[in-house]
Amino acid sequence: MAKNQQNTLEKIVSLAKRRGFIFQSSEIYSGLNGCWDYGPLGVELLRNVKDAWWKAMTYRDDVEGLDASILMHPRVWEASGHVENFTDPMVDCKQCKSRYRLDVLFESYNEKRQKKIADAYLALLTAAGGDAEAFAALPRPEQIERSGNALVDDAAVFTAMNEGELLVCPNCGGNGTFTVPRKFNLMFKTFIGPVEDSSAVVYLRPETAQGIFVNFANVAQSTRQKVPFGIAQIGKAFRNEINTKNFLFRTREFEQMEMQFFVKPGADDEWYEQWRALRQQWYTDLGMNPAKLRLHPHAPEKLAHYAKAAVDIEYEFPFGWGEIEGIHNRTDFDLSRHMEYSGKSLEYFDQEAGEKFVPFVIETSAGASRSLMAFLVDAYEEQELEKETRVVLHFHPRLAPFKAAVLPLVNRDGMDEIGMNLYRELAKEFKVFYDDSGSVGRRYRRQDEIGTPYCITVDSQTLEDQTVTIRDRDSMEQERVAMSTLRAWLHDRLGA
RNA sequence: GCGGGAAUAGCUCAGUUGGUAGAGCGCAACCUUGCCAAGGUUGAUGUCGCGAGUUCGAGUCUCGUUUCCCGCUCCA
Repeated sequence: MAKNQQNTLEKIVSLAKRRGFIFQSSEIYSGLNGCWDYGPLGVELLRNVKDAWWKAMTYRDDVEGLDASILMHPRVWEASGHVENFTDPMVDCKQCKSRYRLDVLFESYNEKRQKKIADAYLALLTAAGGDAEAFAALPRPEQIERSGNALVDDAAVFTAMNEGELLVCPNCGGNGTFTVPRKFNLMFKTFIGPVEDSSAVVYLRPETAQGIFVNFANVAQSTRQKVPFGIAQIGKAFRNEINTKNFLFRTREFEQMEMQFFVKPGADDEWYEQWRALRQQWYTDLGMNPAKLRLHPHAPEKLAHYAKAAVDIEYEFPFGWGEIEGIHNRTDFDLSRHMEYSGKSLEYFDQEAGEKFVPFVIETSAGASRSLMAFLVDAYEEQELEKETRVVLHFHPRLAPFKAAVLPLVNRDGMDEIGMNLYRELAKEFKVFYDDSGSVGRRYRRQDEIGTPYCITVDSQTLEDQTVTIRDRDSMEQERVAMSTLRAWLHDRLGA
């Protein structure tokens, strides 16, 4: 290929820009890595995705809504484990330029290797002499698991191990070729107030969940909810990822749609399963192709520090399978930790059973931008017609940015005026589009390309009997409907 | 962060050994037509991603940089 042949994702990115769904952030300044803006159509789509989620999750008697602050007390992130665990020590192989998370490097060794490291480590301890006490406080290498960073925090120990050629690059087999470990904390830091000292440090929340946990007692008391019940929230979260990638899929600023469901310990497995099923169905109810969805359960040894069980709902993007939502059994980890760190009781008293307990939490955590991208990719179709390619976005009517377009067939005999009046009438309730420029075929194409489900044409018959033609985007079938019943007609198809 | 590719109008792309910037589509106005793009006339839009360098002269050559895509790596 002489020039870059566009792949599917690039075509969608291109369409998204051309029609005003997604723009690169700060584009006139050459863009900002991994940051995107929602244009006029994109913001409608995003709002519709979030509205659909909000209705599905909170329009029920056992889930309450919440919108917590992005900035929270720094202790929240100590309690949550993010200060401790959201930090990855990384090393680079100077020989082949490969980068590794250090604990992964350790994990990759077999037992024999680990034993060798442990022996060398013990030798270092002995050699340390007077500092033995300090060294003894460090974890043993064999104890290093996901978050055991203390050992490598000590530059001297790491250097000794590296130079002793105890660290081997899995890629090139290089010995002692590593740079000193550097830490990457994935939380964005900023300062409260004008003075930038350490006592003023706060973080941009890396997840919305903690805003829910710290408000658990407030919500329970103010709403008189009884366990089991949930709290739902939509909001921005920030992670200073090493890389961004794949359009909206991996970005540093993103929006989460999260619901934490508080249950009695013992009832957690059942609720976990129930919410997984409900969440999976949500996507297909909104028209997503079930063949493009799958479940990816986390292996027990890969679970995050807070989780007892976890499963991802994945969508098959042009670049492969990617997580769009996670369902987790977070146990009583979060509430217990907040009790410990805040000194406040977050126990729940079950009046009926006469017992007190810390609720378990079932979390459903969906990415708003990722869901939007999945809906966009899933809706995209190129239809090869005789003379052209028709690009259609098959959005579910509830997600479509525009619900209908009003197209007067010709601009004469007052048809355009009737069309404009009809547009105004419908626009009181629905996001609709009016277009009287160009041939009607071209106007249909414009609407197909942005996923408008219904095109309404005003023609000479309208002048006689006050009916219009509605053309369905997917079936291409036409139906004659009285103008006076149009609002009800649209209501029927848009659902609750 | 590593490796590869790319960046020229809103979009897709041409642009010769270095010599004043092009097409199609789209967009806007007017005319015409009228149920599935491509009728006529006219018009607007570019610091050739950005910054240096070489040169009399750079879209073109060199270096740096930014952004996107692909493959690794990473994704408590």
